[in-house]
Amino acid sequence: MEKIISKYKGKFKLTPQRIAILKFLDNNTGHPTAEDIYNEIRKKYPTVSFATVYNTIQALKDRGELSEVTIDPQRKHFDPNLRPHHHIICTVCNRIGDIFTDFSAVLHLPEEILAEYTLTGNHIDFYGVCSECRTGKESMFQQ
Amino acid sequence: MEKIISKYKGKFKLTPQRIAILKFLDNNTGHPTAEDIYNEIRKKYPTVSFATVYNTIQALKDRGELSEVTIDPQRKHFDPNLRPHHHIICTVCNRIGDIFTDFSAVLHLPEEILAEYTLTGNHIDFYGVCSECRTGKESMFQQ
DNA sequence: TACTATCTTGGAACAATTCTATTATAGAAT
DNA sequence: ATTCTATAATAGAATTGTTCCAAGATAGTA
Repeated sequence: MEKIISKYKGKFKLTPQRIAILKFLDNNTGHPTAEDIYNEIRKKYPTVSFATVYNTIQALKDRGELSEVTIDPQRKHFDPNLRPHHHIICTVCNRIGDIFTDFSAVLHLPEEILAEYTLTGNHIDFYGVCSECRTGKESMFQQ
Repeated sequence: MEKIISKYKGKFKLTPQRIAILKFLDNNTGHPTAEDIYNEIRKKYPTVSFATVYNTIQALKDRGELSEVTIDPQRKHFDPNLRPHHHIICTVCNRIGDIFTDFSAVLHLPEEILAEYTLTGNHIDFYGVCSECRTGKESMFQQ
């Protein structure tokens, strides 16, 4: 928490709302949506607006400290984990998990693609059914 | 074209609007959005509505003949290509290309992930810069 | 303690998509 | 060929997620 605050000192204004957002995002592996963030911050700051949530998200994206996860067709999810990684989506409960394996070395593309594109990156979405959903507890998590 | 029509005979009503959509989608590798489809069909049927476009998209998705591509954070793209494949996105012009290499055999996941999930599939997004965008003609394609 | 650039807020605006009620029509039945 | 009916097309309203805006508030500097 002190770490979070000192990290941003003198960079952008640390308002109470922003501190709450930063705390919520710190080590958050749940891939929250803007609404998830809003609902969390609202517990402590009931008058917080979506504008503040989106503004802060944008500020963090601009600083490269948050990335947008475009997996869910309905809404954007956000990910504060800066370590490059892939995702695994449970097709029953839709939760998004992280995969930290680097597959770059084995993703050999055909020559004609390499000639056509200068490659800069890759991202893999794995699909599966998580253990909770397999053991019949899925209703707890379905969205 | 005759092929398209015979394929759907007796399955769902082949209206002129739907036939135009099917023709536009047939062998279409451009990953069109609903608006792309709407604009195309409107050339021939100026009174076509978005509802018809979305209804037809839904009907095709229900029949497994069209998939949704969730890459663009702004809007959905659609892909009539049933052959399993991956995508490559030019980070300059945002065009989506197809990659038909099957990487399943080399995507070995850690044991703890395999224990947690029953895997059902994967999809890779490659990022790069296409040749047009490299040679300075990118403005033609930027969106 | 005062200052000011930046932030927060509520609500309006916007864009993509879905829904609804009405009218039209494809394809089956006659 | 004509009628019938289930399904489709349409215009526009509604909904959802996100962005914008103007006014008041405040963090951090001076």
